[in-house]
Amino acid sequence: MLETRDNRDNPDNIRDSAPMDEARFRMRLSEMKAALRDKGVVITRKRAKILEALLASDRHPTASEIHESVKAFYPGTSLATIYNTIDILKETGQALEIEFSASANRYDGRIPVSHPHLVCLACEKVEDMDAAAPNAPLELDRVSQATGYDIVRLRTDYYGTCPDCLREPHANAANAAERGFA
Amino acid sequence: MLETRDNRDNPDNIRDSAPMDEARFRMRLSEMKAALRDKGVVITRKRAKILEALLASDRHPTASEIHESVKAFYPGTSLATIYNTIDILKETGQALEIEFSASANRYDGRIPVSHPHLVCLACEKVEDMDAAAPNAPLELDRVSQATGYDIVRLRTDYYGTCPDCLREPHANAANAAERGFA
DNA sequence: AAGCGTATTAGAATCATTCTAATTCGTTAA
DNA sequence: TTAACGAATTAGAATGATTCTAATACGCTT
Repeated sequence: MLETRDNRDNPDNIRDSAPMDEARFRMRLSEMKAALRDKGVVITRKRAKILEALLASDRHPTASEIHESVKAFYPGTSLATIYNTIDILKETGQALEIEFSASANRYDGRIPVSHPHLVCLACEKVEDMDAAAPNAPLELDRVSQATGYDIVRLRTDYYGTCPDCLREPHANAANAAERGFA
Repeated sequence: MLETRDNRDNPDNIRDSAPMDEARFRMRLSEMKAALRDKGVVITRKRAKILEALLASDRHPTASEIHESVKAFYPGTSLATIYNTIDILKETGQALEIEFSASANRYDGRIPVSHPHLVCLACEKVEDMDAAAPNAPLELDRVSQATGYDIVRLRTDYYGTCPDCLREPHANAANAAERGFA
């Protein structure tokens, strides 16, 4: 719920893509650093720049984009350091990963239109949720109206642990982790 | 809305992971073949097996899993043929791709908890939708109750074309396509 | 200024996917 | 039946994101 110029001009707009203001930027930056220090993580100059690059961008930067930003200040920085720091941020709940590259794509020929899925983080199973779920085409229109986008598809995935894995916690977890899913 | 054994036993269950019955399998298979033929696509024996493998699995198979199934009948089959056929199925609306491997991951340090996103298929931009959107923690409980999963995260992404790209249709499209996003 | 644990590095490895260019298949028309 | 043409298929190379590895550098503490 950032206060942004876009939103001031158009209070009904539920889209939010404006830069953070300076005060909020600094507050959030200290928050992140504090959270890391609490976990015993050393805030090096490079790591600080990584946090700044992450906060400064309003485009949800990729690892490679963060890498470019940081290299402007520390030219010798390795991409491995970016991933390294991102991992710590994820572990400490200080960054959200928007996954577009988690594991292999899956295909559904039975119900070839968008519908909600249940994804088990332990065994990597993907199940359908049936049509009672809240994934109506109405939604597409509503969001198109509100955002100015031409929305054509809605993706809804619920991530968690399936009943089988809740019962047998160790069964498939290693296998899933191996594939980089969990 | 398949009638399944699971659902007969538990009518309140909104989870759906049971195999298709034989009649529905054959009906859906003809439907797919007809749709392909309508587009002038030749249904070769290998392609038919690919469709069958896709329909037979209740696990949303990966390209590699389909490849394994098909190789049991046609050992010399190349993975490229699987992707090839999947592409045609996507283009003709006969298969839904559940994307876990579309492009690079993105990161959000500003709002490090799950929230809905707007993804532009033309320029690959990812924007936040603000908190007014229907992505409440209540949802997690509701779905956990209904499915038996321990749901910890909800992903909601709206895919479409952003206002900028609607105005300038050609601007960034090539770039996004290049990166395999659109 | 020495020692120690962590951070950082370059480059190799991995994995899904796409591309390429050569070969083979299937269908149609003689 | 066969010739011929376009489409399908192939093996393997290329690409891109991510992870791994093992060596080096850094930054505290004493």
